[in-house]
Amino acid sequence: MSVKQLDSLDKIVSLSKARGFIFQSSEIYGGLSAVYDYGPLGVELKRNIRDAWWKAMTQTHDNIVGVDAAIFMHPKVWEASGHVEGFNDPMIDDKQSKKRYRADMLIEQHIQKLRDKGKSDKADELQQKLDTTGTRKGLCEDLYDIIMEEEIKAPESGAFDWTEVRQFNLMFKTHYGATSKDDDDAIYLRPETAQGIFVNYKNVLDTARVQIPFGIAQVGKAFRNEVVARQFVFRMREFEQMEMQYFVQPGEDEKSYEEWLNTRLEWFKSLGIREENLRVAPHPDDKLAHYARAAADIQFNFPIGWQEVEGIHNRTDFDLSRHQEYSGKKMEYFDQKEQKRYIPYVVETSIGLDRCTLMALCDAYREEEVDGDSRTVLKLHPKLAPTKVGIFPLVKKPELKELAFKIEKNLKEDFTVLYDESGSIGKRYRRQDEAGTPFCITVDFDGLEDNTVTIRYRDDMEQERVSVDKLDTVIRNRMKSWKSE
RNA sequence: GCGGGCGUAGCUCAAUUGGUAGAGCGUCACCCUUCCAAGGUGAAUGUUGUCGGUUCGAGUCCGAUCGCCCGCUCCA
Repeated sequence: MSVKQLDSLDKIVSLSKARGFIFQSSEIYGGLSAVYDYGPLGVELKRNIRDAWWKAMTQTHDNIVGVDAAIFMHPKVWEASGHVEGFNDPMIDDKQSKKRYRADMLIEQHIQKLRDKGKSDKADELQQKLDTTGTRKGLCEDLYDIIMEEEIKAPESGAFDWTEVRQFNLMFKTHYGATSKDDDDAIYLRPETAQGIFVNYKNVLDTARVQIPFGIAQVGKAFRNEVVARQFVFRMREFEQMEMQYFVQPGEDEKSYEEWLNTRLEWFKSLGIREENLRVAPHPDDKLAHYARAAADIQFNFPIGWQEVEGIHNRTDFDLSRHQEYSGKKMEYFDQKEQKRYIPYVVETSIGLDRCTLMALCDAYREEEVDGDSRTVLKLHPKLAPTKVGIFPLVKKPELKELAFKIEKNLKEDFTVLYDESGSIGKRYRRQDEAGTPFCITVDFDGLEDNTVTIRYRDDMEQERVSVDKLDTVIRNRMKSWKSE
């Protein structure tokens, strides 16, 4: 049997639409860029992943609790977090090479060049100008003026043919209050869920009887006005994060960071993601986010290449210190054991739920040759499968239907099930293969005599004859012992 | 956002120099069918992405706009 591997996202996009996993948002109006909706199967798959994460983080750790913070937050939160500043890149395009640069970086490079040439007076003067951008006409205009005055050329093409400097604010802004019009009432849609945890850190500490080290977990939507949002649900403007912030004593952060990196990697394997498609990629120091001391990606081998699904960050005491500074509220923790007071360090695990869903689909997708026929199958971990059990009468005869209905009624208490009597039996199996349904039960005439049915397994298409009363046990055992291949 | 490519039924694609929009698959209904998609009959589905222009006549030519794909940048 030959198995074809996935070489582009197209097949996943097609399958997602055809089977009802994922649709483009507002499709009947021509679609909305980089926004997607989950259909009947997609919502189940996504929820199963979310539930697995929540269980792994909170239920199996007695020192991790959950919160569900609002998307709207006080605007000061984003000043404190550094997003107002750091998420605000002034960009300029070289019309010749079509390359885009950060305007302030261009000027800094130019200053460095001047220094290398020994023109430090000129360099200092420029640095002074760069430091005071925004005080003359405006941030973009001031940067543009410097580039024009100094005739800074594009690094790659050597051309001096720039567009204007434009600002790419990655945060969505909206107005708070029905009558508000001006920017005084501007409020942001959160660009990450983490801040909802930090601002509730004291509340949790005061109410949940937790002691350091402890964690706070949260699942929720975040919004980023990405310059380039593409590649299906991989990079969306509205997306869902599953984040956990782990608060530790300073000095314990590096050890905790290593532990969480490992714990999180194991979680992916527990979802049945094949090990060869997973890897850890540490961030080089010069590419760290403004809040991080150390960071690593857990990457998955997507058809579009190795890409980040989860980030583990050592955020130090950056966030809590900043919130202490901006809010004027003490963020210190009094450690009874150590008899000392400190602002905890934070290790963050941050995973994209939509990316994770896409990963599950990509990892599970197979096209197999079976006796000259092709079969498309999603070999999802049974616990992630949108439908667990398909139930069919072999043919549309009343006596077979009767037993099938009875089995459906019994199993639907514990599993998501689907009854189907249309088309040939083979066709019904294949339909469920595409949906990733791991088990199909078929009621035949033999079984009416001794109260047995056949159960057919998605992965190898093997069948077993099972007593009707043992069905739930068999399914449960199979789900537990399932391994990816 | 900028540059390039693309846009016809749910999907894959046809449609002669500009001259009546079609097929296969899928979906649905009925029939047939005792275990791996391709048996029979029938049905639904399109302002050819959208808007405008040229023309007697536009899926086809022109313009704008929207969306998708690839690259530049950033991240979950």
